[in-house]
Amino acid sequence: MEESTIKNKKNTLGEVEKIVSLAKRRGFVFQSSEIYGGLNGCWDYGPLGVELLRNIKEVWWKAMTYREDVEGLDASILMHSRVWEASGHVENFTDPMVDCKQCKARFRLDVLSDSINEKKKDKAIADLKNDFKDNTVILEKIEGKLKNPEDDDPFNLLLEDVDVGKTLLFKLNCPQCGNANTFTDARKFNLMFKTFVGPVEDTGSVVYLRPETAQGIFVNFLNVQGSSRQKIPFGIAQVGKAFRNEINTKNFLFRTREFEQMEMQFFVKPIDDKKWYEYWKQERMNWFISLGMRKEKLRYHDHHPTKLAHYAKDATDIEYEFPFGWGEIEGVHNRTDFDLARHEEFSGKSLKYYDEETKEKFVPYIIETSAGASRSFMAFLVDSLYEEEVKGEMRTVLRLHPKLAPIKVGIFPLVNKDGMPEIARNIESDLRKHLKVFYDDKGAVGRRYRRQDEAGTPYCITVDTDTLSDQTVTVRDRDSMEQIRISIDKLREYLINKILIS
RNA sequence: GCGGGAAUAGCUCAGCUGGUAGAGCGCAACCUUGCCAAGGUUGAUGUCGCGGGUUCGAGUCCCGUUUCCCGCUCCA
Repeated sequence: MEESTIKNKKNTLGEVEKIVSLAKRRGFVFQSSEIYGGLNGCWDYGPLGVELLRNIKEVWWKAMTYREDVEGLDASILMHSRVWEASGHVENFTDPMVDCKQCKARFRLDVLSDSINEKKKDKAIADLKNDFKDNTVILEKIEGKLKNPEDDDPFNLLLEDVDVGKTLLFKLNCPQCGNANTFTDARKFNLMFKTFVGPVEDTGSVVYLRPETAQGIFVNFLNVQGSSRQKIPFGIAQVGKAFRNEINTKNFLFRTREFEQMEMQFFVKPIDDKKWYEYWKQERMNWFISLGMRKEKLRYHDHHPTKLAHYAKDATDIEYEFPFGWGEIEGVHNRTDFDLARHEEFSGKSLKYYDEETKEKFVPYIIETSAGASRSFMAFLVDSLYEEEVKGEMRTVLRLHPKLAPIKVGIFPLVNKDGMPEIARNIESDLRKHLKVFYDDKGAVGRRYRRQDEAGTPYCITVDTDTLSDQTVTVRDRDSMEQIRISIDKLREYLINKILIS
């Protein structure tokens, strides 16, 4: 019994903890404000992390905008507050919460009923009907929700209803402490971060930190279209930070309050929406696979039609199987004309597109691809981490795609004498102009290889005795650990080909 | 949000029934090196997460708090 407890304690280092530990040890990710005790769910990217993150964004940017039909944009994080009224975020981006005044427990209204048994719910509903027995409109509404719950719990639908929710709530006892009549009114917890513009903190100066980059694209639709002379179908891409005041943060970089998105909004004729939705769905999945992510760890999660967000007609998540389960790393949505139509309505400005060929004027449909840069970062890190046994020793290696690897080439003199360091330094200064390289002459060469393996460096160059006579060096491959000899004057071309073009 | 666990050196952890902090790895310097993390010598680093309390005395006991992990829940 005691033995197993001790064993358990030692083995509690979960997969995520392992990643967090490696991330800190090697300088990928540190906890935010660590010396002050940390700030929940906020993380800083260290020297290797910032390279990996930049590389992910760079590869995405090239894949998405180095094509004829997509333009780039970098819109402001702060936008006119009406933008978020139009988008529906101020109204809908909320989770209703109730507190128990007695025991201080807090519940999400829509999950409260899960902890209440069926008999009590039935009785509460019967009481509720009795309360409204003289009001046929309300009664019909109650019956309607009970009969036609779609795939939600009908009890929840009633709890969230503006007319009867409050009455029903006060018929329930707190699942935590069992007391009756102790709930506060349901309060909406808005996930928007709010701040103020200018010196006066009043309601007129409220602005929000954007919860998604998409709206900056929508409101610039005609600016971009006109200035770039694009014709539909075409897209606008943007990489940037977004902020959501999540109730709980969790799972390292997976759910944080500040995160980075890589979004592209593709504007199409309404009639073509299906075609482009399918196209981008496939295209985005291929992107992850092309960067070496394991296929068996990726899947689509199509959203059930009744579970769609207020703006969407079709939606799928591209999910990665993290140590804690499947999690969304990108969403592909058909947002229809919802956003542009709403911005027309709220701004009073036309956002219609005029099609020269058909002489038609219309509000385009939008196919959105929205990838999490931070989540992708974590997925690439998790996916590339291998711990394998080599000749009885553990080898930790990040099999990152060369385009993503923070350091591209490690450069070593086999020993620190006979002119080897000088040659190695010359190679370093030549390659450094083109690639992120790392020079290391500390310790045994095997150790240096392993250090680079752990950082995900795809190639290591070693200057050895043969170099002195024939001007060749060894190039060692991270994954196979095999070496080939390359002439120093061919090195640059060889490596650039392998790393940037492959 | 609920329940559980954890927090001691850069990392992984030990530290018994309270008595002024340890190991391994890593790191740095020098020597040694001739291709896959174990050569030698020397060295640096801790207000034991933070704040209170009990005590002559707290890493250790108590309370609060912060953060992370696990499970459930949730994820427009």
